[in-house]
Amino acid sequence: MVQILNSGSNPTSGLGSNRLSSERVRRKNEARRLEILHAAARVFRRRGLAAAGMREIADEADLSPGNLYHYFSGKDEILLFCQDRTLEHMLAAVKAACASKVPVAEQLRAVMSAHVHCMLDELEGATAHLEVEALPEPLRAPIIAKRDAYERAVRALVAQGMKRGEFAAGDASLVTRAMLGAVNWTARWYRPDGARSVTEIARSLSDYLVRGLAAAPSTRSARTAAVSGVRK
Amino acid sequence: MVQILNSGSNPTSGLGSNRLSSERVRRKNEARRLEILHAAARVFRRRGLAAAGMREIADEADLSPGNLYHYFSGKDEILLFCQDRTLEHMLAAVKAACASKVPVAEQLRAVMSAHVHCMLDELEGATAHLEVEALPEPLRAPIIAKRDAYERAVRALVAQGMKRGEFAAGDASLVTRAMLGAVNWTARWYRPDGARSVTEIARSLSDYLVRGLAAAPSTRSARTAAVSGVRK
DNA sequence: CTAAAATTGGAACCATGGTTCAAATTTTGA
DNA sequence: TCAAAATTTGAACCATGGTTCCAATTTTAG
Repeated sequence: MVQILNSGSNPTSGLGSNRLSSERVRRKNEARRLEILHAAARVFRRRGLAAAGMREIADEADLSPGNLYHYFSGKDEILLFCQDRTLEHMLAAVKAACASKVPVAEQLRAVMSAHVHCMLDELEGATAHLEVEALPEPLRAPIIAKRDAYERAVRALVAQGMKRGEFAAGDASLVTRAMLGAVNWTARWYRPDGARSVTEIARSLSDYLVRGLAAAPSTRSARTAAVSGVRK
Repeated sequence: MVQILNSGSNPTSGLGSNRLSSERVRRKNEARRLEILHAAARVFRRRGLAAAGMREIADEADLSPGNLYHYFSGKDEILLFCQDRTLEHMLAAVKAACASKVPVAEQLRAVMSAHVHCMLDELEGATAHLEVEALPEPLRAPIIAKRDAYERAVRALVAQGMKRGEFAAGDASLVTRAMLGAVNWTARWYRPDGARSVTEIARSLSDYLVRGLAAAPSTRSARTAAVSGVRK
């Protein structure tokens, strides 16, 4: 299901050039906006955030550069929406997982899997998710907050599993970041024409990441630090 | 040990404005260049690659903007050297690890640990390592090649462990990327004033990542795909 | 049908930031 | 000490790309 643009806790409520007009035109306007967002997402994906120009986004959306500003106040706002949508999806996923009654390991796998899908499936401009610093100060704060909420939720899952003894004890915070790093990184190397499907990747990856949490006692021998004697 | 700038298989050999002059001045020149690189690395770290301007880099290195171009042909070259140095270190680490006679798991931990140090320790501008696309086409190729060589080396280690039965069988390529994603991601969240030291982070992280490779039979139950029913 | 509102196009504006330039200063080598 | 080479500076140049403007066109509403 494609969620409506101005739903939930969207960070910016008043924007663009929308007067309260006929419901008919508002619908059309909203739809056009979504199209533009998808076009922008596509450009972000293939060009990278920085290299994606407004002119190219406009072109991709079959719009004149000037007209683009009729729908969005600027590049920042487009980016904001892309990131917000992605985070919204991820938050929904973690919420859904927590609500289920399966073991924590299973929940975590579900979350990681959803995260991967979020990053790689066509629809979204999830590449933008990786570059939070691109947003100007004022817009950044709400996105950061939302991202932190997501990370906190995942970390809570990890911690819960540790507490229950389902996972080995450890630094939940660190492990969470490791997991998120691994899944976020997929956007960097995934190519649609690759050998593995998104679903396969999601499955294998979440399997691996959760496996590392296993409660089995770590049988690490004395660490030979000498091996990595590369640094000065 | 700090390796000399123009050593090994550096991608660009003729650059800047270096005539063959007195050995004395050549030394000084080289030293100054390293200082500049470190200054640039610092700016990259705190501003992010895109936001780091030549003027700021020059200022950080106590140089005038114009003078900066006496040492480097441009921003691209600075970036190139930063990335090259980082990769050079990582390659050395993986080489050293492979040469040791410890179990593959131990080798991998050493590599991952070195990688983390490379990303987080002061000296390097490793943040730049994350944004390969920032380089213009001609300069990018050799860096990509080097990065791929590194990834290939790590993958070989993973595959070797799997073949020997030390690790569970699986997609070595995928797992490798997951591991690299996790360690690369550290540059995003690490803060020098955090609770954990770089060494601790390196240790915990590499422990976790290698643990997920364990040969223990995966006891995954039938996957309840319904849990992640967030996507359309 | 017609006037107002919404939409559209594309040229022009302008801030940012990488880069160049020519002259001033310092260092080098004899 | 002196001339040539190297270094340094800060202003100016210029390409890029986000943004603004306004006139032309289409759509809406009475």
